[in-house]
Amino acid sequence: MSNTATSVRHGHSEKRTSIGPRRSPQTEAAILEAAEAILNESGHAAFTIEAVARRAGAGKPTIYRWWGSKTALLLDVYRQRKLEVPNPDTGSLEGDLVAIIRGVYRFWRDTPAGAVFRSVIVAAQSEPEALGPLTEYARDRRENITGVVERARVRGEVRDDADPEAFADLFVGYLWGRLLTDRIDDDPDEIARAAATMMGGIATPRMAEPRSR
Amino acid sequence: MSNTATSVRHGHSEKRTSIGPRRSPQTEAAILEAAEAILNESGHAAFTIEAVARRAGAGKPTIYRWWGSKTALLLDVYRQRKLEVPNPDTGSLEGDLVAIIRGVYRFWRDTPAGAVFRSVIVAAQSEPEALGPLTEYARDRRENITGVVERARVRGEVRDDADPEAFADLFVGYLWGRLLTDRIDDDPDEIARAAATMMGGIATPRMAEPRSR
DNA sequence: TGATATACGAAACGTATCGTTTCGATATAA
DNA sequence: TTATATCGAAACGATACGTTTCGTATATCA
Repeated sequence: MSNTATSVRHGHSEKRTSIGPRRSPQTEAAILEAAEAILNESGHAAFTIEAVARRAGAGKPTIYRWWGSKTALLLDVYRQRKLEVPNPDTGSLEGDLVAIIRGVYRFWRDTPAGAVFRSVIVAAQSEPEALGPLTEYARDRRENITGVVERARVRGEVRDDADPEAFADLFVGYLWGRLLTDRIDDDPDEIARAAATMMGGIATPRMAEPRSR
Repeated sequence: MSNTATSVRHGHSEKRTSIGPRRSPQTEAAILEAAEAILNESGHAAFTIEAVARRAGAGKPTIYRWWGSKTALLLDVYRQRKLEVPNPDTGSLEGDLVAIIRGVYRFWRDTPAGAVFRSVIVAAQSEPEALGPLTEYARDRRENITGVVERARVRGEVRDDADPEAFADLFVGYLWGRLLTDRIDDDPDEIARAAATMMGGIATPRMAEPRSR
């Protein structure tokens, strides 16, 4: 009734030790797993090297040997997660945007990715070492969005004078703001309104420049 | 040539002590000033109670007596700064947006406000105590923007089916993303493109619903 | 088979900050 | 004059930092 949680080590219960003069994949996996779990369950403030070592059943020197710093470990955890972003093709740009927003929210909610990413943003505000990877990731995300926009452009959905880069910057900033203020519920109505606003803006259409077609 | 910086206490050089059985305004000001200066000069990681006490020439118990926690002190510093946001009326909505963006960037760059606000965002990711004030502030900023939009609506600049709330959420998220990725230079061209994208979106205008007028 | 090299986890180190407590000095208010 | 509440200084135990030392384990190579 109360002896299970404390006696069983999280995840793996085998005691590890050296497997010879080379890096142990089990130890590496256990450390990454423990780091991610701590970030996910207890947040950035609880993410200490001591806590990771305790939970992983590892020694602190082992962590410092392979990662060098807490930020390096965080960034490594982050790299394992950041690729699983959705990129559907619904046939319409607005549909794609809605699907992306909902997919990202779900990804952030249902996996440790949200907690990990928030920690990376936090780290980047203090550690220059983390700002580079963060801006690099932001650029990747924007390029992903500009790709979706270009795909829609050939379908005639995008205005000729549209600026996909500015649009992508707007889009990604919006998602981050939602994450950082803890507003990533799946509210289809709100998401639809956000996507519609991104698509059409708010200005009264000017019937000026006539377009080809 | 090298004796000025170390001998003179930052800002005020008078030694303070008790002024009787009531709170000392000088001590309060010195602590707030020291906290803001540390955030501005050395960032969130260097913002420790010990460092603030040292720089302010104050005792740690004095800080804990009046603020209770590091987060409380941070939020108090933040409250002193957050009101100085610009809200111009340029006559056009797009002009207002450009002016607001440039004004906020300048405010974040040229005062400690940017560093302080980044710290609040960071704190909100760990301390539930800070998430409330942050979301409250975000709501205030959005209401400010919806006000600007409503002002433009009566001038006929805004579509009838526009969603000012969604627009404001988009706008504020964009600014935060720029701050957190350290991209708040005054680049008039980029800012103009961002504002134009917010105004008109990117979609090909649909000539559907005929509008009044 | 045996020596070498390297990884592993455990333990302890000195340093720094945490939040708290104790203390003597100060100055207003009763 | 006396009571009261503030002030800064100093020290406390606790925690995490990054590092070092140590004994154990196991491939690789002579």
